[in-house]
This record gives sequence, C-alpha cells and structure tokens, in this order.
Amino acid sequence: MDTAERLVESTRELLWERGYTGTSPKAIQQRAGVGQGSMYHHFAGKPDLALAAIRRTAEEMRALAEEEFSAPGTAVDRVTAYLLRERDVLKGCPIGRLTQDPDVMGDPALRAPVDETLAWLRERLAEVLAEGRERGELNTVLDPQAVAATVVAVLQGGYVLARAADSVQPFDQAIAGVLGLLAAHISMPRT
Amino acid sequence: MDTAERLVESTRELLWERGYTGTSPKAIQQRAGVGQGSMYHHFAGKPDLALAAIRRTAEEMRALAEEEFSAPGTAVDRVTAYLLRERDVLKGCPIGRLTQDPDVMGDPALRAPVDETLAWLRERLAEVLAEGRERGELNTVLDPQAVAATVVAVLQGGYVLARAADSVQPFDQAIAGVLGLLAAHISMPRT
DNA sequence: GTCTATAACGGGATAGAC
DNA sequence: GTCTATCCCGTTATAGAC
Repeated sequence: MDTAERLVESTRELLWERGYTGTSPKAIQQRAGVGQGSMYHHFAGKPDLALAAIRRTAEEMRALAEEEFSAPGTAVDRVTAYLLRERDVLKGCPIGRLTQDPDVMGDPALRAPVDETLAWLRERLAEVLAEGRERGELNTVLDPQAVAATVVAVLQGGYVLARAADSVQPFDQAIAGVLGLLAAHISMPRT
Repeated sequence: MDTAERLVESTRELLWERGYTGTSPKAIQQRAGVGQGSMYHHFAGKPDLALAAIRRTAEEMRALAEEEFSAPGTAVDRVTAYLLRERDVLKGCPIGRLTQDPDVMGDPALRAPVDETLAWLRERLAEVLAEGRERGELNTVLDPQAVAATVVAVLQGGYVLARAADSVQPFDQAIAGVLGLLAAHISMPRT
C-alpha cells in the first residue's frame, strides 16, 4: 500500500472513530506512519483528505448494500437479509455519524457524499419494496418509500442506542421489532 | 438569569449544535456574555459544565416524553402522539448526538445521563406497549421491548436522515412508515 | 517525494489583581 | 465574583532543505 493509500485508510478509520472535528492531520500522519510534509505533498489539507476518505467509505457502503438488494429471494427476504447482516454495531455507521459534524455538513463538498449515500439507500430499498408489493408479497397499504425510510432509520437509530448502552442489545431489539411489525404485512407471492 | 445559569444554557445550546469536542470554553463564555475568570469560578472546567448541561437536557427530555406517555388514551394513541410530537428535526436529538462524541462516551460521568435517558425512554415505551397488549389493544405476537427499541431507533435514525438530506421529509417518512407497520397490529380494546 | 523547521492561531486552564 | 495576564500545548498549515 503506497503513501497516499495509507493516508486515506487512516483518515477513514479516524473519521469513523472520532469524527471530522475530532480528527487532526497529525493523528492521521501518525496512524499512517507518514511524515508531515509527505501528507501535504499528496493532499491539499484536511478537507481534501477527508473528501477522499468519505467518498471511498460511501462507495464501499453502497457496494455492500447492493449485494443484499440484488440477491435472489423475495423482496422481504432481501430487506431482512440487509437488516440482519453482520455489522460493527458499536462503532456505528461511518457515514451516518458524519451527519453530526457541523464542519462536514457545512461544507457542500464533504456533505454531498453523505447526503447521496443515505438518499440512495432509501431509494434502493423503496425499489425493492415496491417490487415486492407488485408481486403480491407485501401488503399494498404500505408506502414503499415510507417503509424504506423506516428501515434505514431503524439501523441508524439502532447504532445510537447501542453506543449509548455500550451493548448491541438495543440494536438487535430494534431490528427484531421492525421485523416483527413487518411480518403481519407479508403474504404469499402470486407465483 | 444569573451567571451560572447563563453558562449552563449556552453550553446546552452549543453541545446541541456542535457537540462536545466542537465546543470550546471560549465559545461558551462569549455566548453567555461571561468572562473567562467568571466561568472558572462557577465551574471546574469544560467537563464539569458539560455535565451540568447534559443533566439538565436529559431531565427536560424525560419530562417532555413522560407528558405524552402518561396522557389519557390507548397505548397506541400515546405512542403515536409521542412519535408525531412537534420536534426540531433538523437540529436532531441533543442527547442522541452525544453518542457520537468519543470524549463524552469515554467519560463515565458524562456518559451516564446519555445512557440512562435512552434506556429510560425504551423502558417507558415498553411499559406503555405492554399495557396496551394486556388491554387487548395490541397484537400479542409483538414484543413490547423490541417495538419500544424500534420506536426510539426510528426517531434517532430519522434525525440522521433529515440532517443528511437537510430536509424533514425523510424523518416524516420514517415516522409514517413505522405507524403504517404498526397499524396492522392494532385491535379494538376489550372494554 | 519526504524531512525538519517555523509560525499563527485556538483550546483549556491557572494566577493573581481588583 | 469578575477581570486581565499568562502559559503550555495541539491544530493546521507553509517553507525550504535534502
């Protein structure tokens, strides 16, 4: 892994652990094992590095989610698989957490990938749910967009509860709860 | 409002807007219109002031929530009223956001009120839902604790989505979604 | 490309005068 | 109780040597 690469990876980790405001260029350099001058040779500064890091994290997140969304199975199966996927719950969502950082949300360039990733997630989930509804797998009274927002919110909020409790339990309960609520709306698909 | 009071209020605002790491003693003093020495006379330092601020915010949050939980009406009515209560959505939850601050979560004293408040919220909601289940208002297949966690998570996650989008729409959708999912589980209470 | 100064600035707090 | 001065350190770079 070359220097620029190591810098981006260190930045990704630190943004996840400590957020943008809590992450200093010095900390990035130390974790990457890269000198001061070297960092400023490859990147214009902290915002530039953060942008590269956030973009990569966003891309990775979409790719991982799309794996579940485009898998075989019914719509509900795929949404369920996405909800039950293994996650680093206590670390939270590396994209969602940036939402709390005023310096990120105040910079249009840094904000864009955060906004787009979460919007894409909701859209994509809504598509999957709409597909399930068309196929008769899902109660037609449900609004796919609303349920999609709920699903993403349960995950994001589940992270918050888990971090507060320093336990995965409330996260798991929140997931179990929404799956339980969803169950009554599932029907056998017309084959 | 006296000096100590103004300091606490300013701290509460800044913690909400910028988080713990993003809030400096100087910023607190300026917003409160209080001098350096004055602040250190009334409080031992930043953590001490933050503790007072967080405790007050936590107390306020519980009091507001309890208003809805102990109101008249069915269990589902009260949970619905809580979910639909007017909120400063784009500012997010002043307690939930602290969850993302490693300096807060790393300090047991600062962390405690965050943990306790969110735990209390889930417990209290679970009690209301359990009551509704006993009265036959709610499908018995639902686990009150799980649904309670889901409800709190939808709110916390809804804030995240709203802040990312800089719009209340995804928040409102997430709430609408969970209410829609809940609807199928409601039955007429045995009177 | 990477290194070591250097620097302007803010964070977080202490000291002592008033 | 409040004010000003002072302090040390970390942040976020820039400059120029190697």
